[in-house]
Amino acid sequence: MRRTRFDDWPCPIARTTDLIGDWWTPLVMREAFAGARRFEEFQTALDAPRAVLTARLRRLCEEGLLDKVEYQAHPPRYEYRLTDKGRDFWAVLAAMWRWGSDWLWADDEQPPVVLKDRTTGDVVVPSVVDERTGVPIDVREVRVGRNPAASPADG
Amino acid sequence: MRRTRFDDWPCPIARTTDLIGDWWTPLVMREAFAGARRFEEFQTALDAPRAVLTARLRRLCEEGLLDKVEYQAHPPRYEYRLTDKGRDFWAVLAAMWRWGSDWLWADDEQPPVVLKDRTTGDVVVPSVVDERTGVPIDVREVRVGRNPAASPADG
DNA sequence: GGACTAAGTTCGTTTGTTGAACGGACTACG
DNA sequence: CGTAGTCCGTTCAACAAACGAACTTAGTCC
Repeated sequence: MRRTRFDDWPCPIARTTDLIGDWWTPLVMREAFAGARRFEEFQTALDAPRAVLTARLRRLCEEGLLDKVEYQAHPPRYEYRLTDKGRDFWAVLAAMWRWGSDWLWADDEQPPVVLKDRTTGDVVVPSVVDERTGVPIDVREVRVGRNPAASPADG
Repeated sequence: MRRTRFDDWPCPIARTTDLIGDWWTPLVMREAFAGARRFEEFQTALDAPRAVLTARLRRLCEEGLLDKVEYQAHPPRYEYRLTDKGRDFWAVLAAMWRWGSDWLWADDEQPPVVLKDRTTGDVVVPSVVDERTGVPIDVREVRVGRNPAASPADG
């Protein structure tokens, strides 16, 4: 049986899940943000099976989050660079970072790592807010509604 | 071979990936936020294989994102309710919502759904910012650093 | 009694993941 | 020149997970 595909569902969460609801994929992106470019960098950092890593990198290229660029011709060698689409994906990882830091360590422990501003050194704490008001989003105050700008066929 | 576990890695993204880097799991949470409580509600909304849904709900209960509550005794029937931990997870889904809406539709299309404030009806657009400054986080201005508050064993 | 409901479990098949080994095309060293 | 090492994968067999469909259990309704 083939896995159910979500990439054509009319829901942004479903489509995103189709892409990253997968072992390794978010971690591959994490490494890309951490500066990884080459196959071996990803592989040694994650210790992921090479076949799986090959498949994940290919998928991320196909979807346009990474770009496979030849950096030498003989022998042909490629590196994987973040695209704008991939770079924007940082927001999702940052939200995961925040939630994981808040909830996935025991009460008497703390995550060994934090995010810091590269220049000032200040600790950065990701927070998900409403862009217009700047206020954190309360789930109970939000509902899913029709997008008036969408074409009728989609609704 | 068993799947690699990430739940003891010293990285918030890795641990979060272990939980939701999975088919169906983010969608189960989406349905929970949309108001689903009972097994059949999740099942008909998602059309997921029942055995898979059983496993996902059990995992989410074990991890403390959902709470399984008996709502009648004869016959025994249960419903799944969001915990505080689960409710807080909304931030991650909101970030996925935003990124998916921005990047996973063709140029000439738009997602059929948007988030709206339940009382005012205003469109809500999730954005990931630095909690302290309120400014969107620029990946290139951020690095991973040691958490000075963590116990030495973790670092 | 028979149909129906909710919440799963069981089943055989298909697909994906894993670690280890292998490959090809080059470079560096002695 | 021969050997070792690097980089980026592919191939393999074993195993785990996902799939849809059918079945189970414990009750209610007519």
